[in-house]
Amino acid sequence: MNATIRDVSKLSGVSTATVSRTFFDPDRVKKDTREKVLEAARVLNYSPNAIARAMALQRTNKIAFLICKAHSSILDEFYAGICEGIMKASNAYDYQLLISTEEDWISATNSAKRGQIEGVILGGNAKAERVLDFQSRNIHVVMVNNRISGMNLPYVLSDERDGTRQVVQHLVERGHQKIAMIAGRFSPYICSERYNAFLDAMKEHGLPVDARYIRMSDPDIDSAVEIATELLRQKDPPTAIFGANDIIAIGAIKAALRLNLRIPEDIAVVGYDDSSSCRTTEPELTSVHIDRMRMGQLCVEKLQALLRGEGVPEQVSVLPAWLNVRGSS
Amino acid sequence: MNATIRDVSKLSGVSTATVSRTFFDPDRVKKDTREKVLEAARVLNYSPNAIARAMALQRTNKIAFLICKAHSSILDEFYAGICEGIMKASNAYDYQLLISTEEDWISATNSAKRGQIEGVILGGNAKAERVLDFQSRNIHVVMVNNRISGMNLPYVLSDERDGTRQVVQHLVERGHQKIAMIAGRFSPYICSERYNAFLDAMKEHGLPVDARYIRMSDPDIDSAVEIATELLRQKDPPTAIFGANDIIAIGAIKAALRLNLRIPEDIAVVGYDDSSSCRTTEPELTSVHIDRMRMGQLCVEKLQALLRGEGVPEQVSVLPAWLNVRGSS
DNA sequence: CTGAAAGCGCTAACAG
DNA sequence: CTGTTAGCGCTTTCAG
Repeated sequence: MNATIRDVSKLSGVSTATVSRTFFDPDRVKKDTREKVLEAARVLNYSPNAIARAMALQRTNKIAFLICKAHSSILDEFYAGICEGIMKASNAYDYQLLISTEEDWISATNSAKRGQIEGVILGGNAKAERVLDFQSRNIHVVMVNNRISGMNLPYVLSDERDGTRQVVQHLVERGHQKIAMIAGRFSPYICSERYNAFLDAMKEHGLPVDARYIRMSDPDIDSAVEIATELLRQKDPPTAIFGANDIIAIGAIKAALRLNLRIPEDIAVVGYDDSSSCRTTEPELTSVHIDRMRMGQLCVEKLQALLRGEGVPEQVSVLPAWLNVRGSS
Repeated sequence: MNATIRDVSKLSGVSTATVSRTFFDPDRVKKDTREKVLEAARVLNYSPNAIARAMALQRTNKIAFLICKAHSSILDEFYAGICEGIMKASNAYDYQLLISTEEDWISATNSAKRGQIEGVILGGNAKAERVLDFQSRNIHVVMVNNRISGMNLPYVLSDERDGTRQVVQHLVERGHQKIAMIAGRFSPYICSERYNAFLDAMKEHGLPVDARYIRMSDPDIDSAVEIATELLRQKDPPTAIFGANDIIAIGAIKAALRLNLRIPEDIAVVGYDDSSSCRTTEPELTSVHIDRMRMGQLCVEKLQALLRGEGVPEQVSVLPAWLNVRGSS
């Protein structure tokens, strides 16, 4: 088996306390002793057992990222981006990261999992019940890319309203008046933010919102193509389409191309999320960029503040979004 | 603080041993007693502390997925897929999953991390040194989507050779003779497999491999567009392009469209990985599908077999790949 | 079927 | 600066 602190203590002729200090409070041990200990550790291929340490310290240096999404690909590009940010930041704090779907978390002997997590980052559509469950066990919670009312916890969000405003602004500047929106059936919080912001922005520009130009689509290409085709085939069609996310916008591009429309001359298309697919279409897709990596990092920073009991400076952090203009508009 | 086994023991009037059994070996305690204990646990909002359990049992029920990739997006669609498979399977085994990049793993107080992981799945270009390091600490290793010589460990791979063979076969059936390949500068193992398989398949079909038709590209769109443009602009250009991955193939599609070539009439394009972007282009991209989810699951299954000391039935598992034919070819 | 007690590997007073 | 020692919360013989 692996060497323990006792083995090292014996081999180096010092107490276990000194060995412990050598590893986690080196300044408190004399240089000579320290070197003796390290040498012994090397010989024995020893490294401190984190479990035992967690046990003694009553803290685990461990946080979790829980993605609350029912179906389809869990780690899609969006959450993978957030996840990377979380990974980077938690490593910087020397925290380990556990990743799970909400589903799995609950179904697996969830009791076994508790008590070893200091904090949780909830992504997707977490329910209030889940939050309370964690909080009742002294586990701190931060929520990302979602917001639920009446909860006392920090949020990390992207500025959906401003992003959407930029889209409309951009299209208006390009001379568009007949702007359609294909709203999405995915995360309720996100969808309603984008939809409402769209309505507001249109109003601000004094543009009418024609009911014929507002549609809903599932967030998959086939559904989006179908909806966009209907939109474009009606008489007096829109001159621009804003898709609630990139998938939907790409569906619109495909629909337009299949109808032999020119993009952006006949129809402009704009998406949201600025996923890698924006660069795959011809023309490439204009889209609102979300700084997913930064969102992830910020989640960890907030969680750390919470863990240190510093309180949280601001409950709701809204990161700026910006439009990346490409050939489609 | 959270309730401990002692609190429950006191409240229910039984020993801690019985409480312990109630949770992890319920059959060994009488029904009445069990119910008493569970009731007390509910009242106290108790659940067993996994850390303490790990400490006592000398096992942690924890594995790690280490992605050994230096730059760019770590959790790209490919590894995210594998990751999902790993997540699902580890939850099924009631194992927790730690995810990290190799870089972070090493730089973070890596000592603190050891001893709490029973096994590791290595993705990307792990070096032999890393493997030996783990094995010397009694940590089992499984490698996915990569292979290094002379190591005694299980591999989970996709059948690169057969996938490539299917590509060539398909193109030949469509009447192509002048088939170009844009090889990639990414994972050495994957790239060389695909490249060599391409050469072999061409030979099998009695087709010459024209040096003018073989190129290398970085795995990004811009680079691929540039290379593909050169390829297509030469006199007597190829009639089909096989991209070593989807990114590269999509670059080829874009290059062709910009040169006003018709796809697939003037030039056919095929990719590899069958990523979601295959559905975003017009026409959509034919590509070799890799069952990433299954690869991930299989990794966990192998690791579990190793952990149970069952030995590993087969060291190298090669999962079948298949061609998804779409409009680009 | 249940209880008492030793111990998993480490840390943190407290003494020296 | 270093050693002694009492736990951290749980499991597991071994007795009863």
